[in-house]
Amino acid sequence: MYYEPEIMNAYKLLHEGVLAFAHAEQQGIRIDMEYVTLKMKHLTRTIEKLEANFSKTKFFRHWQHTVKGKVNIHSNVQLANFLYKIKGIQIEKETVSGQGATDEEALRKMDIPELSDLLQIRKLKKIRDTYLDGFIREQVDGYIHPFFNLHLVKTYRSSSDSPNFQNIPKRDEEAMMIVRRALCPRPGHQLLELDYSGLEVRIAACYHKDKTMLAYINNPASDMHTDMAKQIFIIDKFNKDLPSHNVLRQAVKNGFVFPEFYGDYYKNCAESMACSWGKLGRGVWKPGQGIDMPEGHLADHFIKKGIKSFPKFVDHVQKIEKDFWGRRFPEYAKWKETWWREYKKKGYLIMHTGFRCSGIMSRNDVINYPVQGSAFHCLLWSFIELDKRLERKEMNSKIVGQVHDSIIIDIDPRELEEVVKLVYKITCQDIQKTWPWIIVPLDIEIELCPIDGSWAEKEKYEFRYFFS
DNA sequence: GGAACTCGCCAC
DNA sequence: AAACGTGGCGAGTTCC
Repeated sequence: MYYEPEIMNAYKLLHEGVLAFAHAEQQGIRIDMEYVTLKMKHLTRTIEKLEANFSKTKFFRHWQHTVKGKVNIHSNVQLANFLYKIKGIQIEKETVSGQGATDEEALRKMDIPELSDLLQIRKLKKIRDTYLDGFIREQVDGYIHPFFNLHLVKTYRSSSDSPNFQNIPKRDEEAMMIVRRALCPRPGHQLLELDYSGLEVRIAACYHKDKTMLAYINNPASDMHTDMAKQIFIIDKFNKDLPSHNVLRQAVKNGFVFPEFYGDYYKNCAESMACSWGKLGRGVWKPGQGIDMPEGHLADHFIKKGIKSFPKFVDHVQKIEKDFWGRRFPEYAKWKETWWREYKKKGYLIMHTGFRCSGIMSRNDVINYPVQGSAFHCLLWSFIELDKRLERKEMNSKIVGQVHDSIIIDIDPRELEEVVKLVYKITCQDIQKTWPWIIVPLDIEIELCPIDGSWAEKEKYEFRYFFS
C-alpha cells in the first residue's frame, strides 16, 4: 500500500506525543482534598435544602399527585411526562429522538418559577457529582492523573478521561470558582497556563490563505468580530469597551462568526444572536425590549433601522452571510468548495501535519477536520518540545496537562522567567521553522496563579517585558 | 445484574 | 444541496 511521505511525520508526532502525555499523566495535578471534602458537604446541604423547598411547592405536589410511585425530580423522563402529557404544555423543543426536551432552554421558556429552582439544583449536582466527586474518586495521595488520549478522536485531536481534564467549568462564574479552587500546584509552586490565541482561525488561514483573513491576523489592531458586529447590529460608533456593545460583539463572535466557520447558516445564527444574546422574541418586536444600550433598547434601535421583527432580522442576517462569504472572504469560501470536491473525488483528505482522514464525511466534516486537527497538532508539537526541554534542563517545573490549545505547567517560581522565555521560543518561533506551512504569526497568552494559590485565582500574566 | 441507550451539560 | 465540528461523564432508563 502506498503512503504519502508526510504520514511518517504524523506517526512520529503521535509516538512522541504519547510519551510526553504519559510523562504529564505521571506528574499529576494536586487536589486540595480538605477543601473538596468540605465543599462537597456544603453542596450536599444546599442541595438538600433546595430539594426540601422544591417538594413543598404546588408544582411538585401536582406532579406527585399524578404518578403512582415516588417522584424522582432528577428523572427527565418523569419531568417530560408531567410537563408535556399531564400539564399539556406545547412542545417547543425536541430532543434528538423527538421527545419533548427538558434542558435549560426548554424549561426557561415555560416561565415556571419552580423550574428555575430545579435548574439550580441540577447545576449544583453537576458540580458535586461530576467534578468534585470525580476528583475524590480518581485522586491518589492527593493527586489526580488525568489521561490524555491520542487514539480516540476522528480529527486526530486528543481527548481526556479519568477524570476529564478538558471540560472543567470556566464560563459559569460560580461553577468555575467552586471547581477550580480544588486544583492546586505542588507546595511552593504556581500553576501556569499558556493559551494559543485564536489558534483555529490562524490555522484555517494556512489552508485557505484568504487575503482579508490574513490581513486581520497580521494586524493586531484590527478586529473581525467588531467589524461584523457593526454590520449586523447596524452601529457605526461601535465601542467594545461599552458593556452593552461588548455583549453584542460576543453575540456576533459566538453566534455568527465561529458558527459560520464551523458550517452553520444564517437562520440558526440569527436566532442565537437576537434571542439568546439580545434577549428579543421570535415575533414582532416592541419598544423597550432587548438589551439596553446607548442607542436605546435593542428593539427600538432595530425598529428605527427598519428591522421590526425577528423574521426581518433573519432576512438581514441572510444578506450578511452572503456578503460574508461572497465579498469579505471569497478565497476562504473557494477553499471550502475545493476541499469538498477533492474529498468526493478521492475519498480522503490529508492535513498539513500529514494525518489522513478517510471514511464517510459530511461537507462540514471536510472543512472542519483538517483545521481542528492541525491546530491541535501545533499544541502537541509544542507540548512535546517543551517536555523534552524541561526534562533536559532537569527543571522542577513540569507540564501537567493540556486543553486542545493550551498547556498547564506546575511551575517552580524560581524558574518562572526561564520557563516563560522557553515557552515563547518554542510555541511562537521554533514551531514556524519546523512547519513552513504555518504562514501566519502564532501568539500566546499566559495566565498564572499565586504561589500555593489555586487554579481559580489565575490571572493574566504580562510576560512581554521579558522581550523588550 | 450488567450492558447499552438517552438526555443533559461541561470544555475547546 | 445542506444547514454546528470534536469529545467525556453522571443519572435514569431499557434491554437482555
